[in-house]
Amino acid sequence: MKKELVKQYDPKNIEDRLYKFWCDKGYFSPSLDDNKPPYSIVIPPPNVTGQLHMGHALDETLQDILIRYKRMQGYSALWLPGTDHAGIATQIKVEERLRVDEKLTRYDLGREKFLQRVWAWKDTYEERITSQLKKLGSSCDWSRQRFTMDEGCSKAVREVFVNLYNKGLIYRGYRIINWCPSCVTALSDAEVEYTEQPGFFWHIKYPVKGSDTEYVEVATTRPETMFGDTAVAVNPNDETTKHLIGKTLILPIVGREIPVIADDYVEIGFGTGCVKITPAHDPNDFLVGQRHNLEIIKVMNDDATMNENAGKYEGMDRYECRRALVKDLENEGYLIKTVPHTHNVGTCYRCHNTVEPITSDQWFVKMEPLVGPALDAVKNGDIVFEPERFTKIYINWMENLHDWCISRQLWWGHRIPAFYCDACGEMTVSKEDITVCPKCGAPVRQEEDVLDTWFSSALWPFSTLGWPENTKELEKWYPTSTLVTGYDIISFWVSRMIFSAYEHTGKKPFSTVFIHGLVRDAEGRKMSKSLGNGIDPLEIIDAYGADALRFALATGNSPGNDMRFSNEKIEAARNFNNKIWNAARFVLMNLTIEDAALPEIEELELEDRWIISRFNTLAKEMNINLDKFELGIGLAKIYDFIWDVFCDWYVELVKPRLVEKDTKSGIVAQNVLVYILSGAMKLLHPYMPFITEEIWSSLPHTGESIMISSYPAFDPSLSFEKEERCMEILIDTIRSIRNRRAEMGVAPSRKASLHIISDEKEAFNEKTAKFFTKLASASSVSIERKYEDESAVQIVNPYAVVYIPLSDLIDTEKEIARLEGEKAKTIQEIERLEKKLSNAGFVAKAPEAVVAGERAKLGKYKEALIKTEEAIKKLKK
RNA sequence: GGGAGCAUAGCUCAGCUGGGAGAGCAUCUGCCUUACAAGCAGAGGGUCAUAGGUUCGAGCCCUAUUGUUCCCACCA
Repeated sequence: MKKELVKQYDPKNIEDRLYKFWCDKGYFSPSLDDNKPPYSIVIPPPNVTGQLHMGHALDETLQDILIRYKRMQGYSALWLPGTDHAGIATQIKVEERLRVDEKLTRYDLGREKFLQRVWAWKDTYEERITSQLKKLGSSCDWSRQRFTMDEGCSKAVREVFVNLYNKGLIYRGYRIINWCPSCVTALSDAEVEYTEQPGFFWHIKYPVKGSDTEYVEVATTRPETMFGDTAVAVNPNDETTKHLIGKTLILPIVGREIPVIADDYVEIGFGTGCVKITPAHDPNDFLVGQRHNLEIIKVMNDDATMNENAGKYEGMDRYECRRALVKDLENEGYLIKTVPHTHNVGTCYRCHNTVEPITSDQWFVKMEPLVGPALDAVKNGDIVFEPERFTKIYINWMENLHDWCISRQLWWGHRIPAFYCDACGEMTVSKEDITVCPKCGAPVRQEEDVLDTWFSSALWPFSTLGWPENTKELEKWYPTSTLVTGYDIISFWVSRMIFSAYEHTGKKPFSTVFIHGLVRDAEGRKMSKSLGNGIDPLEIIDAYGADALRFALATGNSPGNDMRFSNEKIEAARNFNNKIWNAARFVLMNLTIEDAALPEIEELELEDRWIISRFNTLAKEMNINLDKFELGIGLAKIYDFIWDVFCDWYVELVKPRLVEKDTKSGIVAQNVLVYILSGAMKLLHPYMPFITEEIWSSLPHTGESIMISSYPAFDPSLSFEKEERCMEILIDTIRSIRNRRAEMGVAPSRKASLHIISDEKEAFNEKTAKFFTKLASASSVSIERKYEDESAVQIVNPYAVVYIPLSDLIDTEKEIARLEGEKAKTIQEIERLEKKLSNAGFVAKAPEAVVAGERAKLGKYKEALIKTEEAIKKLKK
């Protein structure tokens, strides 16, 4: 960017070039050997299932803001990027592609060939995702990019698995688990989403053996599971059903005999008081079955078709069977009634099909011994959630954990390192692959199942830094500083990282969990494929630039809350880009100096000191808000400063000084313009890296890049309270003049002389008079002791009375009425303040500063009142 | 059933530890003022969901109510 700049900012020519420049310079890769304090973030690894969506864009933007801020503050800031293999999700995608393109299933290809396809898929999408991250401006250290199934992560997974197994914290067992018949795999509890669905209670007769009339009425929402019933339970203390205990029932259709048992699980007074017990297909029934040693009869296959235990229904899909069975029950007189009922149905979080609770041999992590340190860490503040309210969600989840089912019947993932010997029956769990049984020497076969994706993600903060090796990276950047993620994966991921980290590294994985919300569409709906309301971040970047996208995502975003993404926001972002761009154009057009520096304090004029002081305060506020993760507030502050303070006022105020650029005053103004603009660019850089770099580097500067410049901080020597006050008075006065002129419909082109009467000599003097010429349409300005012209427009504020002779426009009657109105308002204010100040409680208990502030306000209003009254008197004369 | 969030201008939302409500967009009125019409200067518009309470003082703290969103929970 040189001095011939286009009027409108065009990010296209700039962003890719700058990103490459930063990369080439190695700014993203912190050194292991410097003495800077560490700051680190590991990216929540996007799934290699597809491309980035708005949610990612938000997550990455927030991380990049933090990492760029810390980098500029002088930290050794590491942002470690990577991707997740996303077992189920990716496998589904590849299988789908296979089915559509080649009409093949994964079984047709076989494990090895299928996995080759998945790896190819992974390469494609990993590449796509990283290029999208780069488009966004993410300052990730690409030299340290990782993948959950790369060599190092795989090694960490094995290490963890074997260690846990050896400690007895991983076991294999026949339990009831959630089974997705569509993905054909077990799921953990966390992977089941419950949705309310309309359904029915079918009330069914189970005849009592040996009686023609006696029967038990059970109600079920899933009648097809009755083939697996091995008992009916009643509460032992329920008088109405007590007589049934010990009797034998005949299962309708099937004809099998089952006992009536007594168990507290049955709630007295709910439903019929009799519960069919299907240990193989219901988690509660499974427990009841264990207590009573009931037989477990599975009635479904892995794909949710009925198996041989379903008799004539064998081979039917579960719902087909349900329909047929209900009909048969009805025909044979077993169906008592059908009651509509909405209930919570568990669905697979990946494919959204209804999951079936099924008993099965699976691998589990024993949770109880692991949660202790993970809970303590959050309770005692070692790990802080931001915002704080999410600690509750975390604690609640951690305190109610069941054992974690970690085996998946998939091919894509970390294959469980357990080896079976068919010869001697030995099972060996090993960090290294083995081919023969260590016990008998016979060949072994490895477990077919792979691990839950989240098992490897749980290790991400340390596996990516080299664990289990004791690497320099771990030493320097672990524990990591901040984890930035959405509230939707606290239980999936955040909690598991925490207990895993304590168990395996003895340390916390991160100090702060910065939680953000979801990005919704303009109507507040979740963005989703089925709704088709997803907005592609790349399209936005293409049309408006990455800075605009980042601005739109960061603005108005408060921690933990959802946000809406709309056209208005992105346009506002674009406009802001343009505003900055034009401010820079203006500064550059007026630049005659080669280098710029902050001038000596004595050389600074009123408005210079004012803007410097304002900037200084802003720097303080930016630091405070970024430290508090209040990124939205920080952005609003820098936005207001650039637009309202710098552009609308300071630039306008110094324009006259730029006419004569080579005067001392002109030179000082240039220096201040550059100082403030490039300082503002620094403050803004974490949010909008590209445009700020482009402008900063076009202005006189020292250093190679704004990225590695230092973030402005508060400097007590640059606070100018007196000048701030003077400028506030001037701005106030200019505003009231403009206001009056607008009210009266005076065209801006019509200049008029201005006569100012004021005791505020610091604010109103020959030097500041020029501001009124420029900003208040004054043809001439005179600061006077008094001014006599009854026909002049009078503008009164607490600091001054301004007369504008516009006799042809003034209607004395109206003017008096207006002033009377103002007077009334002023009196109202005075009364309010006097009442407040005469309140003994207020004066005694309110902080001194507040009381003083109110007193000062009262004084001002009194001044204004006197001036208004005088003005009215004059007019009436 | 348990828990949490939200309710502020026409719309989308800020308002950080209590000291008389702000922004963007939209609306209206003027402006090509030598950086920017994607702009400039003005204006209108709010019983801060409702009812109580604490306090000298409440949008902010407490209680209840209403509406709304979400999370968790094995009630057949």
